[in-house]
Amino acid sequence: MAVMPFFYDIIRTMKINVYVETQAMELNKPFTYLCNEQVYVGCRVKVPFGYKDCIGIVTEINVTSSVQNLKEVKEVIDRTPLLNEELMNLAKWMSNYYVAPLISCYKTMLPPALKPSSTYASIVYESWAFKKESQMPLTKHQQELIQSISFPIKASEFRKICKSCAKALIDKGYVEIRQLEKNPKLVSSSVDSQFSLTKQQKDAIDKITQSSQTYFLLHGVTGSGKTEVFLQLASQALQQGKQVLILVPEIGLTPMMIERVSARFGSDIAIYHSQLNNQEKYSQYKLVKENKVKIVVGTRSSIFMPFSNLGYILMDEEHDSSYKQDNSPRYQTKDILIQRARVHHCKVVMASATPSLEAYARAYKGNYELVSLNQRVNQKMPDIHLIDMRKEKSMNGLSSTLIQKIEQCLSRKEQVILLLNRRGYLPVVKCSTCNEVMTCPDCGIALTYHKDSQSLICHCCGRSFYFKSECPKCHGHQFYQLGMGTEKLEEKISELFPEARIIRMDADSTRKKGAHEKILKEFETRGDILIGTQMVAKGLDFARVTCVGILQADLAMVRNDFSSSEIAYQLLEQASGRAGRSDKAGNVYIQTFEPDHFVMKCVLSHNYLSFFQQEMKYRHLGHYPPYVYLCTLIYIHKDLNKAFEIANKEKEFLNSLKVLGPIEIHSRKDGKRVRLVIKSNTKEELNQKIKECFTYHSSLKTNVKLDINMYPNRLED
DNA sequence: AGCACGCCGACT
DNA sequence: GTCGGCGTGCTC
Repeated sequence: MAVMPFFYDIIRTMKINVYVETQAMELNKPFTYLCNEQVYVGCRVKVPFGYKDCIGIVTEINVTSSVQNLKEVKEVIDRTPLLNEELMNLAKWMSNYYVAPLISCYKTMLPPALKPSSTYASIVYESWAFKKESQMPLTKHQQELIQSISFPIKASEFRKICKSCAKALIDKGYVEIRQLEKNPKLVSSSVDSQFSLTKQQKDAIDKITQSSQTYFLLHGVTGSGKTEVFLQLASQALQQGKQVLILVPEIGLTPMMIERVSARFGSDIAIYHSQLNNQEKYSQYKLVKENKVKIVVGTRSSIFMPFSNLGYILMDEEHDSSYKQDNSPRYQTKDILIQRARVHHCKVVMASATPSLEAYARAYKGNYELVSLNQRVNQKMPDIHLIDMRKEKSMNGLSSTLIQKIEQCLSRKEQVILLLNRRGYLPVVKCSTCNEVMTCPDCGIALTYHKDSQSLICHCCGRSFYFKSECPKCHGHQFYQLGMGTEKLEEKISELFPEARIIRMDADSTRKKGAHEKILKEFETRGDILIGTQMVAKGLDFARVTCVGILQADLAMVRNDFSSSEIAYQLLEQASGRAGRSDKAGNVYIQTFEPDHFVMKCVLSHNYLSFFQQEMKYRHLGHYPPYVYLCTLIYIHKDLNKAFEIANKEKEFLNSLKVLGPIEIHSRKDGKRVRLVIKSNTKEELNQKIKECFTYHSSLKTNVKLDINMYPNRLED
């Protein structure tokens, strides 16, 4: 029977629904187009939209529409769906759950190179030379050359080798130049490391594998070997031919984690985090989509990877704030993870030494199964010492006790970590002549002086101003020395310990790509003292660190926010966990003005449960999560009064719920900001009302911008 | 969000 | 007469 030529396959014109990539919230609805090419739900298409062409995502095919004069699709970009059925449904769920435009959900789910706004042009291609058969005659030189080259080879290399005859070989048909996607292989495999398990680790693994529960909270003290439990579970899933997703917080502890995972599983892994460029992200995404890797280690956005058969989702440092996205759609990785686990019927393990109150409350109620590792692998918890700064003779924020302990530690050839959760040199620059405080023109908050870059930087919006040590108001040159940041601490410590090798790690010193790993490597090999912000509190594992000092420990607790105690406890406990991880005993010195604060007392005795119970009482009394569900609405406009006016109208609209505010909060470049906080006893009621409020906001036809944050972890930002 | 359409004031 | 201010409304 004759094979029918392809042009007999008649594709009839059909109507399809498309969500168009656009900024406007009002355009968050499907638009119908005519399409006479083969197209599937989940593909990108180029369509005429108003005055210009836009990229959109196909959400439905074979639809009917009463709209007259439908326009035609200009181009079908993807031959196969970019988002499969699971991910298309997930986007819909997200849009509804977080009250965010659907198109913005599609956008967050895709790697930047594939986002609807960009086209495939943003993917980088490389020219490669391939060998072909041909009958054309060759010179002897050409024949020798073509035999000496191992094809395929990069076109640039080929031209370099062949110089003069490259063109001839191509013209005669022996060599063909083709464009391939640039595909950097990022993961280098190394040797499998030796490992053994403690009794507790074994029990934990057995409990997780044998239980019929889906969700587990692995509460393991710092240094109890949670990572090893993860690796064991991952390897079990791999043996069953399933995929594993290991989620980690923003880059920071990833170099260590990546190293361990790749040492165990070789090149069978994809790595996905924010420091990759678009091309690198795309190639990792493709590895998963084409089912070429079994394990993904990544930060929050890797929860959207196109998995086909997940066996485990393992979430490290479950309490970490980087799991919540801080722009729309403001999703919480844990919410998404639960949706995906349902579809893939896989188990989820969330691990932390300092679980979020919410997660522990769920475990308490039995929604998650609690698995505990309450002993360190080395059996020794670090000793905590509170230094009462009210009694101490302190020299500019450094107590003599701490200085003495650092000295002792260094003399034993051991290492010190100092935590000061404030970067820069001077947090407030105040002229001692006219008392003027330097503030950010956009945010109105005090600017921090950075000595390294000789600039004043706004830690709220990131704006920076060159500072020539002169008051712009009275031209004075004298400034108060109020407080200190990591830069100043570094300076002081190097004066006190001129012999010691001091390394500073904060957002400024780790800006460059790979700087993070470099700093950690340097500290491990020849550093004495590591000074840093909160990033030194998390995940670091150095055997020679026996002394940890925490300066201005009260900083975190004085924030005006329901979650400040929780965050303070997490920071202090995590930082403490960096000390004494190997055979030598660890000591932690915490400088505080409030040694009687319950957070301090719980840290002192490593008693998470006590912290949990006390904090839950406060949350109950104050009607805060996890007892109620929160949503914040932020109104943005150049004119503060207009923002207030709309906020008050919508507060009135939401009067069946408990509404706090409106209050003015830090302004940003795009305008003044006013905030409402909404509380509700059920998620359903809150979601319903916020959706109604959003519709109401649209109907007001105002140019006051509304930013919705469902279930925020904290209020301040 | 853009951008066109449209309806009124001050300008060569 | 016309250039241009930005209020209103639309995008399949």
